[in-house]
Amino acid sequence: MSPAPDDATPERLRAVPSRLLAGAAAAADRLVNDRLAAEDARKWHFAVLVALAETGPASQSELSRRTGVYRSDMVAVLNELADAGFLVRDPDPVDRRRNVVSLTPAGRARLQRLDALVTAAQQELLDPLSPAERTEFVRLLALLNARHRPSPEG
Amino acid sequence: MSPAPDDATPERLRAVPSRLLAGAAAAADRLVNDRLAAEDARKWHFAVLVALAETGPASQSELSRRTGVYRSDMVAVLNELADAGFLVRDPDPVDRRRNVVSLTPAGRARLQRLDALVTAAQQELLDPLSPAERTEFVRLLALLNARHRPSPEG
DNA sequence: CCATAAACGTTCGCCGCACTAACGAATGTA
DNA sequence: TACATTCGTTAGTGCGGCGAACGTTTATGG
Repeated sequence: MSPAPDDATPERLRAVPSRLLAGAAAAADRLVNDRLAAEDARKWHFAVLVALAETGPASQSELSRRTGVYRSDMVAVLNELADAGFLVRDPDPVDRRRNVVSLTPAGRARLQRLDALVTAAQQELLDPLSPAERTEFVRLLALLNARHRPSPEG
Repeated sequence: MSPAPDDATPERLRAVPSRLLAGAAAAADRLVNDRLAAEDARKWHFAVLVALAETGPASQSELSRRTGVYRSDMVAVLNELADAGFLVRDPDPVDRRRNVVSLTPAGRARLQRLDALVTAAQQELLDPLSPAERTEFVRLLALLNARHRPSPEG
């Protein structure tokens, strides 16, 4: 719910938390995507690269769980990253249903670049807030996520 | 960036504000839409009804500005609301390019029902936060929106 | 007065994201 | 051996955000 909440927006709409949330999320997405577009990347690419760097080679479904990308959408993301030489898919010898996805050196380098872009976007996003406010804001967001996200146990 | 940030998600991803924002926004949207679905409504319907109730009859492009719905998408929303008898479109005699969109009594009644649903969804959304935290959270969100939304003057 | 620009409602279409369904291949379990 | 489950993959749905273009109507300005 997002495009143009300028001054014309009625109070009763402007005060709705879910609308504010949607607006802020849309703005954040824009900041991130615009920056990543300069490197022909999207946020999924970044998420996958981080997940691989953080926890080492993994199967596609594992990456799906770690990043939140649906496994059906993961295919295309991995195709793109593999085509660009940032990772490789090898059949898993111990379970031949699986692919083992591993970062290449080029992939690590790219992660560093994307990380800088994403970090910059976060800073721009939180720029209007004081350091204390940023911390608090992130804390509250984490609380909402913890409560409202579907988790293994519920 | 959202579906399944369970415990498997790497720290480096979980700490990214734009991701937390996207997750919270997705959850909020779900809460709102699920409730509205019980009345066969969607958030746009609610937004348009509020805008009409708040500022009186308006043209479609004005509604577009007030609610944030693109004018190309507004057409379908108004069709649905008009088909259900919640508003009427009349040609504007003073400017024959425009339609004057007005609430019907049924529209006002519907707004009241939807408003209750939306309000309940907001409460469920903010439930994990203390009253003080809710206020602060909304304040910070408003700050971000004010800064990062495209406005007439920029 | 006439040309040109702008706004309005509308249709069509693109893209990204969340999500479901199904299928063959491989694996685990009864 | 039969059955269910997992994995990678393809295809498709629905919604929201967004741009292009078109006919109609109104405003602008030589």
